[in-house]
Amino acid sequence: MVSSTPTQDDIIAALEDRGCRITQPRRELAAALTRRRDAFSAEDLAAELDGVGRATVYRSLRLLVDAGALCKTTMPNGSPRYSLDNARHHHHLVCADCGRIDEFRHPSVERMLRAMSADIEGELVGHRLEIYRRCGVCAESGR
Amino acid sequence: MVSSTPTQDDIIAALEDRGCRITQPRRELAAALTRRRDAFSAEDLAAELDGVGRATVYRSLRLLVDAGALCKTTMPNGSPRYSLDNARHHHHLVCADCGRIDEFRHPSVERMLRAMSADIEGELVGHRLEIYRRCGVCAESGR
DNA sequence: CCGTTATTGATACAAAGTATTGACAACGGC
DNA sequence: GCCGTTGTCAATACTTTGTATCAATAACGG
Repeated sequence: MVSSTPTQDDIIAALEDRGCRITQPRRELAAALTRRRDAFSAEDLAAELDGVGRATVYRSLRLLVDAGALCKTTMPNGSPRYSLDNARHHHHLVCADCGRIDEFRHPSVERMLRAMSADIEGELVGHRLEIYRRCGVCAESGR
Repeated sequence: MVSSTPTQDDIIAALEDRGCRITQPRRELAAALTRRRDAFSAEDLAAELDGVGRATVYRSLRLLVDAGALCKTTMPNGSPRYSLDNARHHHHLVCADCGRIDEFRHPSVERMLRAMSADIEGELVGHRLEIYRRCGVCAESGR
């Protein structure tokens, strides 16, 4: 299991695996995604992909989130951001200042879920966890 | 510190504490809130408050969330719900079927945050955690 | 190469808010 | 108790983040 940044081919493969057709717009989108090293909004991406319709961008983002190739994260103010998915199961460290998103895995998260499931009535079906911080860069740069 | 369901006066007091004026619309809104035992959408509440403008409902909800009298929670599909805030710090158990929201406190959550803060670069400034489950009622009712 | 059918782009619509603005009504001072 | 200041209101327009519709197109499978 490789856990480094996915290439354009990885993204295309994720779509193929789900039985999707590999169309020109999807190829362009995949290329644009691999060029992005940061988290981005859907509108940003749509603006960058001139020939591709807005609806197609949103549809493809949803596909890729479902396929596990992308993550959708929520900023402190509630607005959504997308980022490439590098690893298996993880959560997100979101910088409250610059919006930078890092993935992280910490055993304490799974431990917490296990501990809770023992004390919670009913069956756990999922969770949502974002950790907001000030990243190292923002902390250094004063502000 | 009382941790039971807030009364209309508690809600009004939360606004006074923030230096807000106690207006007729806000009184009506506070009354409507205490009548609600479940989680609700802003539009629902606005529809119920006939004489009160939609913008006023949204403004007041934001005020009350900031004041800590209300919680804003995210359903699995991403749509927001508001509910009265009963206790100090807590997280939310959201039923993925019926949308019922319960508050819960579990020491493992704070333990997790402490454990993580030791391993995370930068300063933690907040977090967001929702636990999705099937509540007892929904589990029993088959479906 | 051809037909089927998923996909596209355009457009309209929806949900959840925020910004603007002139009118109004709380509250604080007297 | 009245008055002026100014926070708040209702209405409306606009914004953001999508989803629904639909006729036209282009992938893929045979």
